[in-house]
Amino acid sequence: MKKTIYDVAEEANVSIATVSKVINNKGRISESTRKRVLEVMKKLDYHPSFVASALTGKRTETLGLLIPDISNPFFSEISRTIEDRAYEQGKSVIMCNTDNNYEKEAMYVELLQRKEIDGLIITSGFQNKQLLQQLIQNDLPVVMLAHDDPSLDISVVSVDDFKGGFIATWHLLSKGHQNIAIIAEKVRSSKMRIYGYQEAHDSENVEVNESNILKVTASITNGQKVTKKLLERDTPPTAIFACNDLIAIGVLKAARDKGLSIPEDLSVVGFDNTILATTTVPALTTVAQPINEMGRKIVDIVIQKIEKVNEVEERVLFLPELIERGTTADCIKE
Amino acid sequence: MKKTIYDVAEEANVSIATVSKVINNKGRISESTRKRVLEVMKKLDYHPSFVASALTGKRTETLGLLIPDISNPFFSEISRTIEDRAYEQGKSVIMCNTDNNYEKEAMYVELLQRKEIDGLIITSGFQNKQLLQQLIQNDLPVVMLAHDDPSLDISVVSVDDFKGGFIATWHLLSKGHQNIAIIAEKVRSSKMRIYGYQEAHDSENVEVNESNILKVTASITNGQKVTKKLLERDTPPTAIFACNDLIAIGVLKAARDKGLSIPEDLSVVGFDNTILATTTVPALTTVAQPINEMGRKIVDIVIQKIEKVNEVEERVLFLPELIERGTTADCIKE
DNA sequence: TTGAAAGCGCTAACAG
DNA sequence: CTGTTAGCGCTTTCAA
Repeated sequence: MKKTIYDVAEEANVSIATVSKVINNKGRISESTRKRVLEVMKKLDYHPSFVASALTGKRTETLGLLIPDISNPFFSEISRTIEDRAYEQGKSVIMCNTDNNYEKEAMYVELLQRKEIDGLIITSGFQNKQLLQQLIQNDLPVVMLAHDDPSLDISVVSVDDFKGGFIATWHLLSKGHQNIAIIAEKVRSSKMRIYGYQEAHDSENVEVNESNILKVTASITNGQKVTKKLLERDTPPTAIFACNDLIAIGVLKAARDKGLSIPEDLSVVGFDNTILATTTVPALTTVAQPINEMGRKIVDIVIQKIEKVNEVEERVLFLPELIERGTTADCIKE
Repeated sequence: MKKTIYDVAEEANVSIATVSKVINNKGRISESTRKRVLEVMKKLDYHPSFVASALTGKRTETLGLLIPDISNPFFSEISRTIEDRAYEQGKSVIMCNTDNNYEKEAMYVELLQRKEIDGLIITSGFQNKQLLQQLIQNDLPVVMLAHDDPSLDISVVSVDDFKGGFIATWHLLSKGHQNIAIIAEKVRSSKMRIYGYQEAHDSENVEVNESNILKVTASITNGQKVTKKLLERDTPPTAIFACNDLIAIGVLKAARDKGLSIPEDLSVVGFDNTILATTTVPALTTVAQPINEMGRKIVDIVIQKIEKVNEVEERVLFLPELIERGTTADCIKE
């Protein structure tokens, strides 16, 4: 049988209240009985149940993590840093893959609440805004990662997408490209990257061709498909800014299918700097998000909210950084 | 305040026992009161607490998942299918990254037990065997994925590593390669792949050169390093079988550094068929594990053990499949 | 410094 | 068909 606090109390000749106090380092206990209790705990291989203690009003010490898809390298990389930080802080994390699906989001949120998680981290493209409002009313600490929606009154950490879009585009412009396509995702963060793309054009006095702005659901295949079409145009772009590495790889594939050589015939910039950016040939020039810092930060923020040490909503934007590798070169058109 | 079963009982003018029964579809309840209770539950937005019900001896409906590193594509892909299946079966999964670290494994295992998980899935290279024995004695359902250790008396699902090693090597041999290096991981599954590698040589009557068998910790960098050395030999191998895609990519990089062209100068086979195998140029010939089936199966097995419908330990081996892409070609040496 | 006792939200006999 | 009641393992007053 699993040992309980009663077993320990009995064996140590104290009350369960005393045992509880030594477990939690609370109240005043004489050094001798504390030692004795500790010994008995070890001897009996006793481990206090979180379930029982949670029922008495304490925390469950577990966090919910809602992500679209852990098999996407960006999310798996960020999940790793989140779990690491949570572990450091003594919390476990329950992983939930939502596929950005409305119903799944709702199901998970209910499940997690029934599990009485201490806090919830939501990553990227969460669909069900109404649900979000409800959560906040229910007083569950909720924070968002990589999903900077100004209409929401929630703490968020994200990369500065506007700036990211700007530096990626500006990098291309500075290499002489004038006909630059952008393939964005259908999520909010991409919107900001598009604004950045436009801003870069403005700052260099280059006209933006609206037909150069495409939106797809992020995947290699979709990147490949759109690019195929782009390259069939009469005046195809000489550079493409893909709003994430997955799409960028699709771009690379389409270019290769067409027999173009990279970067000579087409420059490509990705976004996220996932492991994928390092495995292509040539390696992908991309915009890096400081994944580790972001993951740690978001965990620290939920925990602060859980512990109510900081109840004001904050919005922290990390600086993106251009990692220049092999897929961008000077424009040789004309 | 969060609603409890008492609130529902009161509002519906029944006892909490009745409410409990409708929640769990147990006992005999008249259709009319069942309906009324259900309505009140909805009206009050009541959701039964898992922590309270777990305390009464029911399950927590959560599984622990111990993996080395979720940011490794193989593990993130398999985690995805595990979580999906668990979700279908009404269970959540707590993700734990151990880095195959002895102490971390121990910490997580204790944590998970205190959280009273229903079952535990352990993936790949678990170090702490003693701990494992203890878990089993504690009567916690434990199963293993991709870690087929005959000395352990635990259910396991895995790919047939021996066969995987065999088909990869045989593929190379059949293309005329005689000097084939294998870069394996320092884990048990790789051992079986090495045996398969040897068996393939035997079956083709090709002598195995022991110095062609290398072992590293899996990473792109390590793959690259070992390959560099390999290629500096007087008679470098004409083909390399890397025991996972990460290492294979390292091989590709080293070859490129050396100015070799793939597959003309060097054939490469990977293992796992992760997303990484599809992003290289040329795409990687690799051995596929049926990740989806494996993930589903392992979840089904733990659940069977949890529900005690099947207490005998099973060992299911899935068939690997060679996916021929662009990194292997006929040997042109001599 | 220690312990008795109430209670967290729910389940499971057992009675009625 | 429905309700009473005794826990589950732990925390937390409050007394002693």
